Amino acid sequence: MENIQPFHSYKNPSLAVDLVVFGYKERTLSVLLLNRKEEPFKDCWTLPGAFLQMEERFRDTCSRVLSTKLGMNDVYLEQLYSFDEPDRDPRGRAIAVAYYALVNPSQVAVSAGHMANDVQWFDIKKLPELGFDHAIIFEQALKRLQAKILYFPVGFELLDDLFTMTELHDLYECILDLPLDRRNFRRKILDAEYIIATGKKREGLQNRHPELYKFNKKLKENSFQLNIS
Amino acid sequence: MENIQPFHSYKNPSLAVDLVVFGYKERTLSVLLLNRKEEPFKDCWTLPGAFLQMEERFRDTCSRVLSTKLGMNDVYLEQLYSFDEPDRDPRGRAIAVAYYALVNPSQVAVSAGHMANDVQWFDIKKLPELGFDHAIIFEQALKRLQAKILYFPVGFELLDDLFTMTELHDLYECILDLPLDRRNFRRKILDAEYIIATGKKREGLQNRHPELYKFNKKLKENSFQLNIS
DNA sequence: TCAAAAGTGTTGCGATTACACCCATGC
DNA sequence: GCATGGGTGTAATCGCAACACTTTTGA
Repeated sequence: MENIQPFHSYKNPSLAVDLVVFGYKERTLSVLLLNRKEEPFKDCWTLPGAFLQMEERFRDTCSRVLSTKLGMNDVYLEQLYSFDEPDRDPRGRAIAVAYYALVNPSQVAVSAGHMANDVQWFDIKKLPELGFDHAIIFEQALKRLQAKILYFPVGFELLDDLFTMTELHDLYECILDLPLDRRNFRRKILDAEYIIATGKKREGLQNRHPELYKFNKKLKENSFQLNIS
Repeated sequence: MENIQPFHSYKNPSLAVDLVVFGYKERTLSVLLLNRKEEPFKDCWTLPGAFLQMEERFRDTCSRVLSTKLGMNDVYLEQLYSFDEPDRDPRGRAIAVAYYALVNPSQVAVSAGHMANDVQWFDIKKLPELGFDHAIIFEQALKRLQAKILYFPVGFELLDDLFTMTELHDLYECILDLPLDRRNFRRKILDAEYIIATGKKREGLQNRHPELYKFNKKLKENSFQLNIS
């Protein structure tokens, strides 16, 4: 290409990525929050995030936050929406591109001890007040996850590689905040071929050993609709 | 608030808005494209867009493009996605926040004569090659529109205030690129109370005068699913 | 009276829901 | 043998798809 002039030094808004990190453990859907040590919103809980560096893609920024600050790698990420209220950050004009992430808390280093009292999982039903416009971002992320799980197998990112049907069922009930018929759920999930029985059983329980399933990674493009019952 | 320091002068990527403007006329869904007069992609067709100005919100930038460049006001706008490939613009790092717009071409000043040969409606089935990553953006916009129209009454933005059932039916067939049963379509649209019969008839036709409908602006929150037949 | 498009109901099928009993295991 | 959760099938209902004839109008 010829005659291409680089951009003039326009003044551009700051560009940040904010992350809604969902985790699921013990029948509870949680979000990871950071307690800020600096103004603005000092001592408030907020979503983790970072400014975009030149040459960095959104996903890279997300990964940087997740691995550097939170010790997580290989995380499911999806872009949510971009937020542009002029006063959303009191320090100046800042655009936020929000992503949500699904992680398995039991495979992740973030514990109550690590990174002190800065970072913590919160049950999504017991969230503290959030700084910036992060409450809005969180609400959108939750709605997106609830919608997505009905037509795309995304919940597996929150579970161990092997899981029982009951664990998957509980996860769906928890995300959708609705009771789902156990038998109908099983049939739909199996019909859609989202998961594969491994033949292995979970052992050491006081009762019948349930089958262990794994996610079917090469699933067909059958447009699946998990209607709630 | 106290002790709040403004942002340092971080170097930030350029931030632009790109617009997929859909119009519907004569049973054809079209997109508005601009023929660039400057490098890069000189003489190529591209989506309209503009750089975000400080203090401007995405929607403001969209409205600025639509009214200034295209003479359109009061347009339906929805944010689509944000694009961040580092080399999507050869002039330098540029983030694009894509929106799509729905307009009624017959109520809009953009004609073949106006703005010369710069700007033109293209049948979405006969698109030229597009500059930048605009083909990808367009594809996403079309998919979003196709999905949205099934659960939200968004098509009315493309029609006149008063329209016949057949016109609405044709619009849906055209957007979805599928034949829809006429009677089932009528029933579903009416059951969902998306539209209201006005009692008026379209006259001057060679055959039976069809009822004119208008969009029901205060529609219930009934979760509607227009299954295709 | 003819052509062209608008208006209108019903039936059959497939999908979904609702629902209860037996099974395996550890204690 | 008992308590606990896992596994399984069917009948009834609902929603959707398929489908054809009559009506209105202008020419």
